[in-house]
Amino acid sequence: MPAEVRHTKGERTRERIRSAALRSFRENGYDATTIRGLADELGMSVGATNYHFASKNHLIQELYLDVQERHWAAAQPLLAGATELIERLRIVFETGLDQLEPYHAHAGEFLSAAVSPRSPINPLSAESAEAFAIVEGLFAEAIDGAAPTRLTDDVRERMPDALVLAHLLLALFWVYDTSEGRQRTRLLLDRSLRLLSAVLPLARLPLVRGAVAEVLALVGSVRA
Amino acid sequence: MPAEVRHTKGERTRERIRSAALRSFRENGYDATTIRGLADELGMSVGATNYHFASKNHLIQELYLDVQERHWAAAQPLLAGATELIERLRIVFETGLDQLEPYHAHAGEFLSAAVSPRSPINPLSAESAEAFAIVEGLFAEAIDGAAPTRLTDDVRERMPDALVLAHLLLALFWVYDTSEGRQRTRLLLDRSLRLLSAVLPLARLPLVRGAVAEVLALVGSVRA
DNA sequence: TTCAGTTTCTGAACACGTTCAGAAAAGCGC
DNA sequence: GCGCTTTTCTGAACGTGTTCAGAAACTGAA
Repeated sequence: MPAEVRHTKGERTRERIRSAALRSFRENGYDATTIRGLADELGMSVGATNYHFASKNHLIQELYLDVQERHWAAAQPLLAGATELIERLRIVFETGLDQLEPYHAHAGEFLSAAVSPRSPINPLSAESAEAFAIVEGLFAEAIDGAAPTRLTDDVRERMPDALVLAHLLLALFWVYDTSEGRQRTRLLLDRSLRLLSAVLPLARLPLVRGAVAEVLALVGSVRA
Repeated sequence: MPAEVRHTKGERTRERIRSAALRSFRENGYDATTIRGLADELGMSVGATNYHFASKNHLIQELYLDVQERHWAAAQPLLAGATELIERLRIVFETGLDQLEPYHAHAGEFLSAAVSPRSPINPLSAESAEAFAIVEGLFAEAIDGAAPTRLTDDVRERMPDALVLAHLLLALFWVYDTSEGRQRTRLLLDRSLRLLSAVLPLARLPLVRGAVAEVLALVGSVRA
């Protein structure tokens, strides 16, 4: 029995289902990945998969977590070599898009499955908190490790949360992006960062600052 | 035979299905509205509904259009009494949210059905162009009818498209809003408008203006 | 080894949206 | 009215995710 095999039989079966599902999601998308197909391939009954994963949606949550972990791993080394805030944000956004790319052909199917507030795999749900925290940590790190900026504290501390949501919105745009190689999403990211860098200093203006902080706080409250 | 009845038998049946579906969507939501249930209620076979509406999703498109038409009707009289740009925008946004309110209990189900780029009822699809145009027209009217503002033309002409998308995002926030009576969404709208009015004059600054126009154009391109 | 308790798995059953060959009804020129 | 075409409808069949009573396999203490 190989060393990496888990303790109980259940854990081993769970892992077999998980990896077969992840592979099939990548190759065939969400709709064409069927519980019966997975069960056949693994030589087990349909009920067995439902014993280990309460629903098909729960299986995507594994995929979701996998993507966030790859995102973290891809961003880390690049962050080490950048000091300017906007550049650091760019790294986090771009490595995030990179991880999504293999799934673009079936992105709509995944989005549809993920988007319902009652779905366990909606990115804002309590059950996705772990995956959300990974990306939030990345953005927090991008901000904290940047050369001193003129951000006021009330804006600064609310940014990571808002940036994760911005990243989700960018992903939403990406899902609908029909341009070759999703260039349009990349372009939107670039231009938005340019706009942000032009506008960020203005966030210190008396009339603007309070309004920005308030909107950021409200936007972040969507996870409650 | 009453005068309002349509010409052909098909048109009459189609209308019967449509109105039964809209009522059931409102009362029971998307998931609990079943084709078989509608067919039973109307005393016809399951195949008959599929003859008139290619899929269950096509039935929601009727709901979607209905909501936009109510939105238009609710906004028109109020717009007549407001001159300032931000106030006019507020009217359009708020009357839009008003129309959604009856569906909040089942909003996640509808969102999930509507969100896939391949779904005929995704709000950006060609098949939803009619409904999209209604709201876009409202925003265009809100801008055109406002007291003279200091907007540059390149920004001004791209705003209606971008505002419809902003409205869709506000609706997205609304779907996830768990606060009593969706106060948080209303608050976010109010604060965002406040921020917009503080920031809009800045869109004339040389460094900012070009960036804003570019981002607006890119965001609008999502419908392509 | 035995055996009770727990974990894991089976497979039939259910309701769902969708499809489609063919039946029924409607429409229409004569 | 008749006959023919087009429109409208039927209902069984298919594949789907999910459920669940009960069978099987495993685990650990006696």
